[in-house]
Amino acid sequence: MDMTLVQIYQCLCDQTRLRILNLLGEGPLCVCHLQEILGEPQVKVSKHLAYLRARGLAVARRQANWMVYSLPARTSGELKANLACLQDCAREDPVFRADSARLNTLTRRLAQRGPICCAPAALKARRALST
Amino acid sequence: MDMTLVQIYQCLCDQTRLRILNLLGEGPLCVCHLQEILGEPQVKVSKHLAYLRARGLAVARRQANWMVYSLPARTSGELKANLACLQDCAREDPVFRADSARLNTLTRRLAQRGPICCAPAALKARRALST
DNA sequence: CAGGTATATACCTAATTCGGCATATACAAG
DNA sequence: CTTGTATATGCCGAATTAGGTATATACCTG
Repeated sequence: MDMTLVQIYQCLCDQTRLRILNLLGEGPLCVCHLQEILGEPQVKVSKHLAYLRARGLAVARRQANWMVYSLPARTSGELKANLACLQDCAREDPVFRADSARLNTLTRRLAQRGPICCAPAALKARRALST
Repeated sequence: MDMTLVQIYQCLCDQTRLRILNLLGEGPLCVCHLQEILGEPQVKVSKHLAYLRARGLAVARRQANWMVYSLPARTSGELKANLACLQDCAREDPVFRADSARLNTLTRRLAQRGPICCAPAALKARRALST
């Protein structure tokens, strides 16, 4: 619960982690969606999520087969300030903006047939559509 | 001049660099004073300064024997935001507060006999006093 | 020029980090 | 219990990093 400033910055000094945090700032996401939006291999995404989770920058809950990650509900002042700063800066950066745009598309697409993240019903629907 | 967000955070993810940036946030400082305040060996301080300088987070000017480091006059919005955030957070942290306190002491001590950083006159004065 | 002081750099090493491959675990469906 | 899907982890190698020692450079003074 008590992170030093350096530890916060150590979490922020990797591009993939920044992109993940930017996306989680807009709401909870499961790993497969992060993977899809980031265009990065599963193992890479999963490891960075584990890194963030181990340091309290992300929390995970299981939902059936899927792991849904989100930012922790309550965070220290330092962390909150830095995440806010990140969100601000990300708004100006093409990479982060593109990620957010992809997230929006995905969210809208999923809204047509269920909850944002992978309920069993959504799975069947997706399977039916993709074949 | 164009730093990505990650590059900024990479500069911030080392404790010594954070302490240096916190001190430079209060004004220019020469290496020997940084060394004294931080209580770190010369080579360590010097290397981190070189690191920051190479990435545009610090600028150096020579003043006789001494190198005076400071934050760059104009910086990108992202950098400015993050440095401001750092200053805010540092105000709550005992390590950074102690550094700032030592800086204050040093500044007051130097104010009695010249400019903050090591003018030739100050050198002679110091030499005279320390023997 | 010589000697001294302040700072930077070359070089080495230990430690850490990141990414990938392969494999393990957790759950759901049949 | 088997199969398939989603996610996590163990292990490895390449790259980077941080710190130290020794040395170089830059400047001042005499």
